[in-house]
Amino acid sequence: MYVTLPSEFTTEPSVAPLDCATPKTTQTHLKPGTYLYFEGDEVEWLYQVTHGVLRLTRLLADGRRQVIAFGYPGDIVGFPAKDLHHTDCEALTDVRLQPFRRAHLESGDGDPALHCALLQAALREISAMQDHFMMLGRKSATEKLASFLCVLSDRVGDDHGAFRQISLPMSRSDIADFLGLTTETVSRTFTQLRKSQIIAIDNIHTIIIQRPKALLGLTEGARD
Amino acid sequence: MYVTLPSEFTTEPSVAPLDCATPKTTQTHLKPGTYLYFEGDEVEWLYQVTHGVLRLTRLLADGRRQVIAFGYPGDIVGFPAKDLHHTDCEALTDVRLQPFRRAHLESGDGDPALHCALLQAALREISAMQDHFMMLGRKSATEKLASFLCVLSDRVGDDHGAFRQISLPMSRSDIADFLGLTTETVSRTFTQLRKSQIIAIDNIHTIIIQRPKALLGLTEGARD
DNA sequence: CGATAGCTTGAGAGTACTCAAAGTGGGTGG
DNA sequence: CCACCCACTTTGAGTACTCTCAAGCTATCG
Repeated sequence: MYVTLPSEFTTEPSVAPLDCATPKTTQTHLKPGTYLYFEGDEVEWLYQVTHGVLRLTRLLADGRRQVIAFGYPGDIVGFPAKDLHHTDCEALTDVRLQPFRRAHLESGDGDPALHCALLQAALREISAMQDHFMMLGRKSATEKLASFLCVLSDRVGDDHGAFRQISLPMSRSDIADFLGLTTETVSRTFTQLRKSQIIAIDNIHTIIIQRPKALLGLTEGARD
Repeated sequence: MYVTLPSEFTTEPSVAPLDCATPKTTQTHLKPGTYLYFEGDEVEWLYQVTHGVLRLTRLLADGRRQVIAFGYPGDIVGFPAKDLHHTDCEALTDVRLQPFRRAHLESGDGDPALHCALLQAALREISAMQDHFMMLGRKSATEKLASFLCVLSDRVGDDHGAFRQISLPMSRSDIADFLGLTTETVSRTFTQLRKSQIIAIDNIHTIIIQRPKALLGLTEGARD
């Protein structure tokens, strides 16, 4: 998931489990902190997240890190390029996955519906990544964090009385590396949103959106 | 093309024309400044660039712009998401294109080889975009411009005596919007590279790489 | 040859970064 | 069960990089 867009996508089409005539492989379970694959591994399976959250990262030689995406239920992870994985993939929570043989992506012979669904997921991925470019290249720290929270709220937020509540299983530095910021800046920006009473921080991993409209306004530069 | 990587990709696999058993549609021509499609248009065709350079852009409500990619010979442009184009696409030079019906991407019924080639192109695209994330999120202005020039040199540079020469059909502000910088910063960074004798600026649209090693070093932070 | 769009350079400002220190919370072991 | 420890987060102060605004420069086109 490229947590980038404001709203419009309230009902994410990707959340539905993929149609699959193929005899089901059993679901895979992952404990927090375990890796599903590493950059450079050969791709044999793709996975649809059914429960929990994954983190996809890439590293630069000097240790700088970019979080490429978070994998939420409905997302497909593990698309190959030249047969290889191009990110590391770690579970942030307990995760359940539905594996699909890579062959189903690359040929429709066995299961045309599944082939098509995986292809569509890849195309959605491209489009979502394009949004994320805009975020990384052109948005301020406040706009980035507001966009991030808005998308999470739409996709995985829960109603909490009049407000909406989001669980953030990732660390501040994961968020920073996703948004192209430092942890300090992420932390300061959270504080600033809290002080403007746009959000409340229930605990480090749970935030409540008190003024969704204001938050949405901040995603594209309102000066609130 | 997501002009991001240092070297390693000297022989780009994507440059070859796609295999295609399908009766060839005639090539399309585009004059500089004309648009191939706009954001929101319905996708009917994909295109492989055979000559020239395209520019893919997205806009934010307030006018901020992100150049998503430049399309160089060998690149496939026009991947749909929800049936629609998600960027504007403009020709920067005279461009020749080989169109492919979108149906060939989404089903292998007519021409399995073409279907497969288009799919592989989409997967390459995902991987290339991931590199670009690293660039936008984690690199300095100098690193960004050095990376940009290195990839162009590898993919479309010409030998020019002992040096390598690159043609830059895009404007400084196109480069800025691609790298997440301002035109002024791009211009200053060019000047700085010129003053360190790493590049020479033959004319605004033609630069010569005098010290490729030094330039490559700058792509990941060498302090030259 | 003048107009204009694009590029470069300069000065100053602002945002996000770096380095540093204090605060918080969860987990482990005594 | 409590205390300590460690990792993570927050806050602070100062810096640096990139941006903004402005002016000059350069090429291209009519």
